[in-house]
Amino acid sequence: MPEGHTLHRLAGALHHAFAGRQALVTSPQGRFVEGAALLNGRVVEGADAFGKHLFVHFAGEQVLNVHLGLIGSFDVLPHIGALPAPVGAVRVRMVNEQMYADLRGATLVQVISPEQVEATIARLGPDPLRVGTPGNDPERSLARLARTSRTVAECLMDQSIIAGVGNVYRAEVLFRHRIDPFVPGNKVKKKSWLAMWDDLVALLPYGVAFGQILTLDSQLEVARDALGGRDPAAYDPSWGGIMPGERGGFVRGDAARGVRFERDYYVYKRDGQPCLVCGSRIRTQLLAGRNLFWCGRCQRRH
DNA sequence: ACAGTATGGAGAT
DNA sequence: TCTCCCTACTGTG
Repeated sequence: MPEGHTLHRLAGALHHAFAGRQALVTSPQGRFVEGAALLNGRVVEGADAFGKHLFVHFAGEQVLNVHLGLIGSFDVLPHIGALPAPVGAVRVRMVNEQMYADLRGATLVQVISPEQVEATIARLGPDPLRVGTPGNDPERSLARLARTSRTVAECLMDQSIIAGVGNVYRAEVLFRHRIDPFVPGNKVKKKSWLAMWDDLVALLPYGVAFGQILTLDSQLEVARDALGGRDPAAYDPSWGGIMPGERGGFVRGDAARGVRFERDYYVYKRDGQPCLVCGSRIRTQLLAGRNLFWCGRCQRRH
């Protein structure tokens, strides 16, 4: 389910499965026939993500740009023997000798130029999963935050302020820092916002490594153990599945192998249930068209 | 069979 | 603030 961690994990999987080799690209569903023709037979140079945008770079300066939206999925799988017939509405299928990838339900699928990639990234705020790369500075988001009276909860979902955060991470990071979701952006303490940024920088790589949103301290402790002290940010997300081996065949490398977590959060979708910290009832309210969840007693900070 | 829901976003009003 | 789009799955009749 697509927040930023999903896209970065997916980029890693696609990169590992397709980079450096020719790919056949089709549109079994028929709604991306022209775009697929532009890419079909080209060598894949690599794949990466910024915020919730996915970019698959093909030779000849052709870039497949995908946004999964609310319901999109992009499965990257091995094919052993015959290629399986497409199931459901497969808008794009990529295939090489060993792997195939099926895209369904995406809100945006287009072929763009490297210049258009830059323009897309320029419209986004800094991405906590891109920390350390040029221009990806939380100070940029802070400048935007200080200029708006919209609630901090809305700001966290505004991709032009901070890129990659969705409804789950938003609710959870606000709770983790005990921030009142309704505080106007311009009333949020700089220290609070930067603490949330730093927390996202630490949290999102666990989401990438495990393919799940992990926000409970108890989960993160188990996750750290599973990685054996390795930095999740240095973790190769492609290890999450079956991938092509060095020369033919497949390998399944996965430090987090077999480690799955119950879907469990501090506040997300827990309306009516007791707060894990203070026991008061978790509340919910529609805010700018999205369900917000928070603890009215714990979250009072600015 | 149909309604409702979902971790998103754009465009109209 | 509303309306629509994208798809799969769940619950209801």
